[in-house]
Amino acid sequence: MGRSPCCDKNGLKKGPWTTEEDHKLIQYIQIHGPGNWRTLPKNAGLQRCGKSCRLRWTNYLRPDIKRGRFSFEEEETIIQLHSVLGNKWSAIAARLPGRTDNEIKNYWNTHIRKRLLRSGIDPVTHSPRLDLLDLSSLLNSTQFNLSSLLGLQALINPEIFRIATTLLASQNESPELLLQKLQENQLLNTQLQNLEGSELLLQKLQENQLLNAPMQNQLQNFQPNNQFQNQIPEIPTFSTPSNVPCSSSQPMQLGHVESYLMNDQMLPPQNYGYCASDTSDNSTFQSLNNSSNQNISLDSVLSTPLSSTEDEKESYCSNLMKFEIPASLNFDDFM
DNA sequence: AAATGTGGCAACCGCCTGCTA
DNA sequence: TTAGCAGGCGGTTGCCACATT
Repeated sequence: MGRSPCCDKNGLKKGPWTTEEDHKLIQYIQIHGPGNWRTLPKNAGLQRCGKSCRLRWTNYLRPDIKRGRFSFEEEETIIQLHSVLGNKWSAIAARLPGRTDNEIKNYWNTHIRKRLLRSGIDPVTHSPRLDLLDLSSLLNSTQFNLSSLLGLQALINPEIFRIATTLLASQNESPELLLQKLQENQLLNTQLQNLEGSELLLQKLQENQLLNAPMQNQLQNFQPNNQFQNQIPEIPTFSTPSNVPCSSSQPMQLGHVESYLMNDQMLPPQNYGYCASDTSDNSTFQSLNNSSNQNISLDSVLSTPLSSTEDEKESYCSNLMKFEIPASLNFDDFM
């Protein structure tokens, strides 16, 4: 029955590899190829488990392995892929030539993850950590016009706002996951049908391919009230690859991401959704002061150009939450 | 200079999937 | 058909080097 055991665990060496062992492994594989890891150690004269040999070869000795620091582009790609694939390190490594899954995993855990946490980004969901938002200080801010907020409260349908928030937070997730979140929030099954202005929202969801066919049928059965149609905030679309000018605001839809992955293409370095450059001149929220641009485009929030210098890289995303709502903001125009 | 803390990374562990006898 | 193994994968550990006190 079955195969014979791959190796006798007794008497096999563990721990760090010596240069002599490395030399034996390299020499054997150069002549015979990796082949059968079970028989390799014995044939190569190594007192190691085949598993250990495979790990040593794939993670360290393989000639095509790229050594040294990760470039900013590589880092961007890792974050981008992680937002889509999660902890599928091998899948991420497959799209980063010369990097191993172990190397990427280590780099994520020791660098990227910590930086995202410092920046108030949840490294699992890739969304801002709302628990870190100090709402009381925001409300007490002298620059925050409370009367405008009170006026806003009368205009915003809270359910629409909740959906927009969910969509924004889930912009990098798969449609299935997003659908699950929406359903968990009971946004679609029980409440959306009675939602004021939800016709436009439905349209936006469809445009972004966020609904599957059964959901679309379900949603098309209700009679929306158009009273608040013009008050729905812009539903975010997906940020564009960096080779597309940000100003064009071409939506990067989930289907595009899937297409990239399905075609086994490497995702292009992309303007990472929740990043704001250190130079706040281009900040979307700052741009609210510009009378010619009073309509907030969430697209532009998501496509703020990335910093590229080493110093800027270190403070990556650090200004994410440091926006101010100008007193002069006209919420009527905003909405 | 020694002790302690921290970060980085190679390697191991254990689980899962698919294959084979 | 099924038990059992190899290979693959993600999570975790432990060692080493460097920084800080």
